[in-house]
Amino acid sequence: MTETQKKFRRRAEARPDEVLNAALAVFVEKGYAAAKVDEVARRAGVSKGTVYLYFPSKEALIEGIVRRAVAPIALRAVPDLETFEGDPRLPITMLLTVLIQQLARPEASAVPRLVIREVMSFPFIANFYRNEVLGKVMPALIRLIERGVETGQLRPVDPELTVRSIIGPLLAHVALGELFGITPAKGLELERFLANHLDILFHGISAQPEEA
Amino acid sequence: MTETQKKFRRRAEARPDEVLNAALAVFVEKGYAAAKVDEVARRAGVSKGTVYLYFPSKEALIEGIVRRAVAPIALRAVPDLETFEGDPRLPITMLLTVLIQQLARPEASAVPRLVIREVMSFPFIANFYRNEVLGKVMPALIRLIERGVETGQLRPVDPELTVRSIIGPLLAHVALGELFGITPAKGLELERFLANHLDILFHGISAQPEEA
Amino acid sequence: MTETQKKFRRRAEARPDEVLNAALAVFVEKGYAAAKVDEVARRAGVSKGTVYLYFPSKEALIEGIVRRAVAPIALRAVPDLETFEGDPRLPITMLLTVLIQQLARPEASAVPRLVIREVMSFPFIANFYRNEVLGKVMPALIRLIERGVETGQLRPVDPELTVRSIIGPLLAHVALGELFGITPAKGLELERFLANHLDILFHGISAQPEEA
Amino acid sequence: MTETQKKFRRRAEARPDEVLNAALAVFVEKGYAAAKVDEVARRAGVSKGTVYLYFPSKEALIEGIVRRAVAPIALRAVPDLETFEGDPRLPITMLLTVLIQQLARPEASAVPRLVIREVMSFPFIANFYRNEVLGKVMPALIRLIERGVETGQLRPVDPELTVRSIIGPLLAHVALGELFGITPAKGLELERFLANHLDILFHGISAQPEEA
DNA sequence: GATGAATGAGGGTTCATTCAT
DNA sequence: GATGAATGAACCCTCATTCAT
Repeated sequence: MTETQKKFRRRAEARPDEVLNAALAVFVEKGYAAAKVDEVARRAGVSKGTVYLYFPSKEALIEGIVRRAVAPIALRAVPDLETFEGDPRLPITMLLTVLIQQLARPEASAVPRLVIREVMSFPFIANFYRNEVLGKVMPALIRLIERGVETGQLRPVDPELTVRSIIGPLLAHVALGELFGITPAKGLELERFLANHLDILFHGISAQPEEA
Repeated sequence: MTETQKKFRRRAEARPDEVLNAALAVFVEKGYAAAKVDEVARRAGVSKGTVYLYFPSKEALIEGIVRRAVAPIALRAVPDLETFEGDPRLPITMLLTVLIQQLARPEASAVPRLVIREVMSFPFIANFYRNEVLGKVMPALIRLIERGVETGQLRPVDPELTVRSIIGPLLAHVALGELFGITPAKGLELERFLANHLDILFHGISAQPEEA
Repeated sequence: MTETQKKFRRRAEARPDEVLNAALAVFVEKGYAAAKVDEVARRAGVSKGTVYLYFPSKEALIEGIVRRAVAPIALRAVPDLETFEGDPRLPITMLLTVLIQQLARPEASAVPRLVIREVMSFPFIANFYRNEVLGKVMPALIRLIERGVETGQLRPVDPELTVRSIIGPLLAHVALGELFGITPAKGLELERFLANHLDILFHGISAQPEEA
Repeated sequence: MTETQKKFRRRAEARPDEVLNAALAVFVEKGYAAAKVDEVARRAGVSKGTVYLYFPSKEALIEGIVRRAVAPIALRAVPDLETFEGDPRLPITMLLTVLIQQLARPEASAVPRLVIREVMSFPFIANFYRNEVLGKVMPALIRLIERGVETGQLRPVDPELTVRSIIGPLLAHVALGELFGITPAKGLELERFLANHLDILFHGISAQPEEA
């Protein structure tokens, strides 16, 4: 097999992935319904027929996108969250740090944005995300908080509900910026936001120091 | 003018509103692009032609919906937020209580949901919401926090960023429930969620008693 | 009956005529198919319903226009043409003079233009114009030429075909100006055109002086 | 390349032309506004979608028709008219002979008929025809007459206006026949008409023979 | 495998016509 | 008589999907 052949083979194998990348870009930009298969093909550098060679329908594209992203960065943190033994504030800090870094990268945040945008139209997405992503990250987080409460490091908060207090401000920050173009004035927003959020969060959930 | 005439006149005057109600329902259910004007008309109990009698295009429907909702419940709270003098935690509690009650009512939460869903496709919506809603509520909240920090009732948090800690958990709670069907197990969710959120938030932002 | 009442009555009686005037204007401007009944009503200063009060359909409007114009200026010339005894060049000059004056007035030329424009779409128009207008003017002209040939004032031309040489240049002049905006450079076009046309025409059809 | 492939390729390349042919037929028959794209497609033997594959809109069809006919038979005569040196009556005879032969063929006269019919609704047509057809044929004719006057072969007529006397009778003949179904009784109309027209025209514009 | 010409169902929009007032 | 809100059939155009090459 010559080099050329190998390159071609490699390309051929990468085709579905390239199509999904193009579809993701178009769907995020225009919304699924307004996106055209023609444009997906054009951006993927293939013909319209080729898209249908790999995916049976336009809907299969969005399903493929969501499935392929099954293991987002966040998921890799699950084992860490599950097995962590010490102060729960440390993994929470790490999780939020990773999340916010990812959300700052358009390629990485594209799938979550697509999911939020189209989840109402595709029950499959809600099920899949609930089962594969949220259903795994959230229980890990909940158990982390439970352990924190049990060990007395955290005040007796409701672990299930407290998850919302951990990720919610991040969600609000991203939504304000991405959807409405509302960003804080001073710059360095991400770091400053994260510091302020964690400051409030940890003051809010940490048990009082004994001497207080 | 007879009773009959009055009734008909009344109906005629209410038409645009009825059409917008129907459009809102369909848009929230299917998304703007997938919604059919035919179905909007059917739900409004009129013919397709009547929709175009009052609105020049399908896009004008979504614009009409957003404009009509200019004065959402939240906005009415702005004056209260602006003029409030005492402990800032009281108006924050009231605001979140009102918000969460509204979001629990599908009719009241439909517009915000539509806005979030379609804001990327209609720059007009982002501008309008930024100018008319967020641009008014957020500054009021920010000043409230600023005053709390100045009077020493709150710790020296960043007011602009802290807004995200106040509304974010609410956003996360609604998103998890509405988009992914993820609700806490025990029931009474809204009250319990709000209590947990305020508990953490106020522990997080209040100045320590002994320092105060 | 008061003056006011009389005036109103007069107006009411004039309604159909005003509607036809409006319809004529709109039809000439946009073409029948692209004209909207709404605009006809607006220009007539009545409601759309009123148009249908006097005319059963949009097509009835064009029929009404053509019928009302049955007695165009040209027709009034027919008796003169029929009974004229002397040199045929005189009535031809008069006919063309009247025609060209009328065609220069937009109100007067509107019906002929509408007829030419829509005659292919409405067989009724072709029949009606052939029977009521052309069928009367042309035979009169033909007989005039016949008499001229018989009396030796005109060369032995074919009367039926010579009609085309009389009115054709006028048609071409109007078409070039109205349809394509092509007008001769020097101004005074109508008079100069008519003079040139008659000069050529009469040199073309008159018997040679010495022969006569 | 096999025969089959060639045939298909040929067909594919001919598609736009076939669509324009069908559109021309339908437009001439019904008028642009009343013509349906569906019927154009049906007559072209393709689906509605295919029409839009080659032409972006219904209006583009009429533009395509007019552009394609840029080089009508008449235009090919322009060089001859321009360079002709001898008796101007010869090229005029030839031009009118060619024109009348073309106008007698429905396929050849379809575009001029469409142009006359729709020129008021599509300013583009007026501009295009003025620039590309009339703007070239008429000056050539005018110069021909000018030269005839200068050489003394023609009487001192106005060249610009005399053009109307040359083509006008032809226009009238066609209009009477095509639009109103009015044809001379005896048959052989075209030849007889042309003979009569030229007889009158040349008597009308020729300088008197010396002996007369 | 890859292409892109062709399809045709479906949706947004228009507008002649009707009819309750 | 007069109105104009309401209707709905019909039209232009789009685009997901197919299939001959």
